[in-house]
Amino acid sequence: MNTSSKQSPNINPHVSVDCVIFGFDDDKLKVLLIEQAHPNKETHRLALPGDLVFENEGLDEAAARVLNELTRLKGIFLRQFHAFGNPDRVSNDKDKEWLETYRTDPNARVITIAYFSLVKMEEYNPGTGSFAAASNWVDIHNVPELAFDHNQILDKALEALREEINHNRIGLDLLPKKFTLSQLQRLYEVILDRPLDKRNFRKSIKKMHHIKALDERQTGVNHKPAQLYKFVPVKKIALNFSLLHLFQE
Amino acid sequence: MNTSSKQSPNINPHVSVDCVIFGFDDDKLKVLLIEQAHPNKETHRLALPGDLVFENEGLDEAAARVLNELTRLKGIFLRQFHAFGNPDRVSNDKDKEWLETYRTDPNARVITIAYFSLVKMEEYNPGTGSFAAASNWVDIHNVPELAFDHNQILDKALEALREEINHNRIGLDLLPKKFTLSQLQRLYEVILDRPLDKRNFRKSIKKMHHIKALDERQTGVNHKPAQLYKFVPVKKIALNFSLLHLFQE
DNA sequence: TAAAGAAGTGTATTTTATACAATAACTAAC
DNA sequence: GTTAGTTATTGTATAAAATACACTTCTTTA
Repeated sequence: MNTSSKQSPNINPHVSVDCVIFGFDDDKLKVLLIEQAHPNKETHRLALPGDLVFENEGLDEAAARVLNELTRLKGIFLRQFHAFGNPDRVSNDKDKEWLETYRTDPNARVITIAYFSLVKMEEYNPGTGSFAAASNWVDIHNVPELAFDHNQILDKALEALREEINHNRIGLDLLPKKFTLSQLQRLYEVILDRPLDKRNFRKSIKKMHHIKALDERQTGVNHKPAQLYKFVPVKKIALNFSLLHLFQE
Repeated sequence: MNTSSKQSPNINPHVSVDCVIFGFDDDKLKVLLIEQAHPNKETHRLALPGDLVFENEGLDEAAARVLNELTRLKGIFLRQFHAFGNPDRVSNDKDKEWLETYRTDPNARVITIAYFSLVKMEEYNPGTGSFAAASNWVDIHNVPELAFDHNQILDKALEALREEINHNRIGLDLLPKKFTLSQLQRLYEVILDRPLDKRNFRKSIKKMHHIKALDERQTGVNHKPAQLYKFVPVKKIALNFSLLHLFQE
């Protein structure tokens, strides 16, 4: 195995990043998948956005760059959750075909560092932008067989996401700046994949210092307008470093 | 430690594993550090046991192998907790000197996958065995400046360890097969670094199905002999895969 | 047999989680 | 303008979990 054969010298052929971007659309939890460039139609599959890292960039940095290159998404806080390095994680025939077509060093053993995030779907609609790769939001309950070991990575990401929300380390950027408690509740329900009691939910929200009622109400709805709420940051933290933690206990 | 002096061709120069082995000795929480092979005395430092992975081995596998090679420790369940890939994680002058002396590819950018475990110190006393590298148990409160970014890795490992114990995913192999509740409590106190109430602790132990009282008591102590307890596995899980999970909820 | 030393035990209080249903406010249709 | 439809909003009772707290028991050794 000649390690770094032909690739442009600043790419590390052994380390990649993969991004599991969950999208919330008021109703469903989806995941952002890209269509693999395809040697031929039959082997064409969906995959998580991911790619090799550059030699001179950090992992977090690489994840942000790759995500942006593949989907044009920007400014998303990505959280590393696991490294996948099984030597045969890429040994499926279809995977090999793809590697031989698109990688200068198709036999390099690649380990991948996986990241996840949760974003508001409407704001990042892959259908509207000029995306580098065709990308789609796919319902979490309806994910097909993905390339490489990406199904496994997705499963682990879901676990990590639920752990996050159970620690109330989530909430930013997923709702409009002014949101109703029903919207917030739906967010929790969709992620946890189970119904929550409305009264109990509201009780626990009141304990969170970072969610405050505004003096405004909803408009334009054909029912009783709900009160609007907003998030208030509790600590000043470098925003580019840890957005999710902003609203931590 | 001249283990990694001249690299063999099947080594991946870009990916390493590091192991944070916590040791419990009934009284203190320590971490296992090895003495770096030293180009000269002055730059000699302590480091976590770690090394580059082979091309054909999995990450978990590599961690177990490297740990064994450096410390002769075997059969320890290692849990991956984070990947560290900052491009300058290895840019300190002393680190560079070491790399130039002991690595065939000293300028390779290396990312490391970090693992941790918690073991019973007496059983793994690095002073007694024929260890490949000089290794020492160092009190967690008294760790000096380590090589590379190992202090940072250690900090993160401690976080991960405490999270584990808060989920009761710990307990195996840290105490004698037959242990007293006081011993178990000390284990928790040492890890959490705070005192626990004896009665409340025992109450919560009684709720755990995997800890059972034996018909035996302590002998050879000059005070009231304590009742002995044992762990009972709740699920049958492949032992070599996930020991820590054996006693999970 | 007294002293030392750790083992062992229970209750009251607070906090947190859960279960559960009626009324209020608004719009649209008639 | 009355009614039907739709979602918002609110409290209480119960159960479960976490916390605070102090004395007695058993064994060894002097």
